[in-house]
Amino acid sequence: MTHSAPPAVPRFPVSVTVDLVIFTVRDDALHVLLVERGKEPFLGGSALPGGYVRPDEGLDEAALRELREETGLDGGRLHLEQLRSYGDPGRDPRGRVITVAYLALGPDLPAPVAGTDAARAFWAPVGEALRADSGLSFDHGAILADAVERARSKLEYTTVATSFCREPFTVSDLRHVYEVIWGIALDPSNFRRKVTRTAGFLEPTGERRTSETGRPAALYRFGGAAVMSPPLLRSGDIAGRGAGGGSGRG
Amino acid sequence: MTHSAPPAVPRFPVSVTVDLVIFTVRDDALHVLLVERGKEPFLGGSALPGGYVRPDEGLDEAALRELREETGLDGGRLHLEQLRSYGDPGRDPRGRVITVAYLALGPDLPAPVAGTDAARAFWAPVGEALRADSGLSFDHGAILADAVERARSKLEYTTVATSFCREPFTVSDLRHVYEVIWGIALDPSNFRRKVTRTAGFLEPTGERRTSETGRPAALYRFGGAAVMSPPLLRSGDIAGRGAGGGSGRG
DNA sequence: GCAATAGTGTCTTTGAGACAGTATTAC
DNA sequence: GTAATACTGTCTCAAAGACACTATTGC
Repeated sequence: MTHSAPPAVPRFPVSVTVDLVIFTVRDDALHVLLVERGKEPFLGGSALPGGYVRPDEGLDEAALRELREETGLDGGRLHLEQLRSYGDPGRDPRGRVITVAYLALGPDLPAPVAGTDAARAFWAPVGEALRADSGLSFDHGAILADAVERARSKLEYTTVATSFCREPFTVSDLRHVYEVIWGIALDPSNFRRKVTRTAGFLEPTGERRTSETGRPAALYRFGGAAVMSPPLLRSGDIAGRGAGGGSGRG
Repeated sequence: MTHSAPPAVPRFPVSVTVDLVIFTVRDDALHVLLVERGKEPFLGGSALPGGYVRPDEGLDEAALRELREETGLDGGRLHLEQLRSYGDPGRDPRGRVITVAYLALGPDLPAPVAGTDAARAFWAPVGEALRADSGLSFDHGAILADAVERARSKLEYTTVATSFCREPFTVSDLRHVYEVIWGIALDPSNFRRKVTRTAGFLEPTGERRTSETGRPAALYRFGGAAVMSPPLLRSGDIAGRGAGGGSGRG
């Protein structure tokens, strides 16, 4: 469309969809929202939630609408960003379909909402979803893999990890997000130093949260800053240590 | 299209295009390849090169083809990556057009090739192209702005800056790329230390290049590593210093 | 010699890694 | 008291910032 028409072929049958990779941290694993397909192709298989972009809506708008339909959430409370587009001919057996994938991050969300299209939606640990034998439909396995890598690297240089925490949250809650998504244990002491001293990352509420055991932890809200510089690098992990890693020893 | 059909609207007239943001460093500025539009809408205006995706080709494939058509280059020598997709209704007055934007980086390229569709292509400094009054057609101003930001941040944590240098190149050539794209002066000494000690960034050829003035500089090839960790941060600039910044003083 | 660019060395500062040690809760 | 988690402090090391200084060219 930009310059004088290239050799013919202005228009042919194409559909444009948005697909959502919705991540949350539950228990001790990163989970993704999947739907069970109710029709061919891949009937009964698992896939990312998504749907057609409508004639009158933008891509971000379509993604927000799908998010609302699938999770019942108003999107304002979640982080939502475009991941990338996938459009290999043959990625959908029914014809040429270009999909724009979005990445959504949110705190442990209510189980998929009934009364919507997503009645057959469920949370799956990404590890399982990525295993070849559980094979996602279409090219959704590749999309999911790209989304995982995007999420992992965004934790390094941005503050999006807070999107996984319901406010108010503790430093340990936040560290747990990093540990689950990176799959490594972080030193609690150094992690605390980094996140509390990064301007705009955390904002103390002044409250504390008491749990069954241990000293009550200070509570924080997200502080509004988008990026962390210098970043919190993955390379900075601890080789041999359990995820709960205590500090003292003497 | 992933789950049971959402409320109607499976298919409506859409076109899918790829648009290219092709960057190069010429003289002392980042330049982008633009084309003068030969037809309505925006006849006579400037736009990013691009074209329709064909029924039988993937998105990356379409981008590579357009790149070849516009620059006469085989893409194998350039860095090419998907930037993001743009699909607001109304972004093209002729109808619904989704475009997948790609970012291409290359060494100072031969002036746009004749004999192709791109006869009216030309290099423009991005500063000028972004100015509101020179207004690019469609939403290409926004796409270009996103591309600049992507390029700037990729210099921090990857080795793509080498894509702007024709091999073999000197450390100063590479530093010049950073300085032009970030718009700041870097300390020659510290820059050298960083790039020469980052494993896989530079590979010495053993040769030197003599110029009109000064000591001949050692020549390097790209070393194959994709990322730099820790990154070379933009924040690490020098407040008041000219771009040529000499070292000695006594 | 001078101007200009390439390259080395080194002191200082920042921040991360690796802990030891203290604080506050439930039991 | 013990177990458990929260938090503080500090020593060390890696790497960046800020230079001074030396090297090699053309003139």
